[in-house]
Amino acid sequence: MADSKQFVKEIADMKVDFPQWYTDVVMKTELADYGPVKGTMVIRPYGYEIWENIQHALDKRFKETGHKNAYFPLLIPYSYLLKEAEHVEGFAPEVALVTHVGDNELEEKLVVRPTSETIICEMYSRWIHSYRDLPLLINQWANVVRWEKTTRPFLRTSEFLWQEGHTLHITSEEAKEETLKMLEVYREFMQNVLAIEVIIGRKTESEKFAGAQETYAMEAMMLDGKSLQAGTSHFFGTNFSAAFDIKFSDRDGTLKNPYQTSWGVSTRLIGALIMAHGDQRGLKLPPRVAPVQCVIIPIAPHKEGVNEKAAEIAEILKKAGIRIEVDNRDQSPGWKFNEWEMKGAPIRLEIGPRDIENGQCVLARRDTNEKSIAPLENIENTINNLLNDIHDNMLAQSHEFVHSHIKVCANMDELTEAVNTQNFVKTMWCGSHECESAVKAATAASSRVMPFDQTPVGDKCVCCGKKADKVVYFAKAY
RNA sequence: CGGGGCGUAGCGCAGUUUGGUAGCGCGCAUGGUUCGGGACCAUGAGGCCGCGAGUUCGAAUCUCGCCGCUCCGACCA
Repeated sequence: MADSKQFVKEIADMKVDFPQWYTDVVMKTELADYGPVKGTMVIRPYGYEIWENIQHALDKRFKETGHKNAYFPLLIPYSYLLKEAEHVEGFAPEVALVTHVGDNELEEKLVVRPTSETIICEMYSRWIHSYRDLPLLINQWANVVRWEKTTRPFLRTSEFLWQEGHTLHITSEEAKEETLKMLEVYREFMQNVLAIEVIIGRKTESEKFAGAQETYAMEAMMLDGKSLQAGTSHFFGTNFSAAFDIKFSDRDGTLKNPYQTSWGVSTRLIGALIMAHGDQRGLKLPPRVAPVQCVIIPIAPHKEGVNEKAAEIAEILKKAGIRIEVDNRDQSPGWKFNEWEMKGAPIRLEIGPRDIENGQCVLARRDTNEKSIAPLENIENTINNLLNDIHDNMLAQSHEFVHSHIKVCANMDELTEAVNTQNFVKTMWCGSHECESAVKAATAASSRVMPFDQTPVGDKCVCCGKKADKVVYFAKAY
């Protein structure tokens, strides 16, 4: 069991810095543990349930937009990776290679997939013959391996779980539409499921995905003002379909390469919700993915009827589809309160002898710390409404936090000041790679996205001072 | 791969300066009293002091080498 008392005390006094706080929360709330191989992570049941709930919510949205799931191999011939020049350049440094089987060296090296574009394209080239085969809308839930130099649980691990959608389309327009549609699916999911306000837009040339023509992303603001790229959606044009010789006969009888997209989110989302919602007491889980939405804590359970009443309430809530847990462990109530607050359960329901007498229970919400008394009658509706309230409140808080930490800046002094005081910077940029990397070199803040709303906030580049027409966000990033 | 910090019980640490029986708090186990915001009493289990060499009558402590973790940079979902 996590030593929560010590933990809460530490961070209450603390000047423990944010990364350390983050790691402590992950470990002590039993979301994950380090694996024996450096940079790998074991996702523990409590953390995995969050992932399952994320999967479920996303999968539903993918299906609704016409996508089907499939699975492709973990091992990819190295030669596939070489077919798209930018792609191999981007990924080669961090791919794990399989070179031997037993003592025998393989004739062709294999990579453990860092992403599946290449193998999926290889298969697509065999499947696609006619415009009648298009569009092809497929998603894969899988693990991938990228050998990163430094790692942090959920945010960057050598192996991680994700989904990657890979679609083919007849026209460029349709593919671009798909790219933006899936970005919108992600944005809606972030707000309505994870209760996280995100900033969406297009990546600059230097920040885009290796091999993409256009990359769009959603950036989430963490509590320390740093940005986390929470999901991406790419338009590939025909870069890959040409490289992998995917061709179809169009209506006019000519052979064409289809236009392609890919889009993905990963277990990093769990890191995002920890760092976007947490507080000094620990996790604050958004109700729609929380493994335990309502924890039931019997008070004085040795007294007559308490355990029975707790079980009875549990049954009612379960039937109403609420994820509950009755905490029957032999610990003092205060101990359990604190532990479940650390583990982020949105609602705590206390039921004791006094309540039973009065036909009521005590409800405590994690987001505001408020306690209230509720009648046991119709308790399932009360809880459901409260869960929705909590969600709405968390989203409103996230919205408020993000928008109060965006500073419009006109020059480098302002930008540096804003970035160093934990803000996102919204500013004008001339579009040159030189200015972008100059900002990064001077402040450690990188360009995040160019928002869709390009209403100018000035007319001069924040860096070089020349005429500028691009609105862009800069921020330090994870 | 560079720069800092740290490796002693499951967790958090003291002990290292000045070598001399392995310690503390929490957790864990057993029994009892408790239970509405981190309860209490009693008893108990638990250690290759990161690894390997060396110095010494004697090493957690001194010397040399190695390994691991972690934070900060460069690289990245």
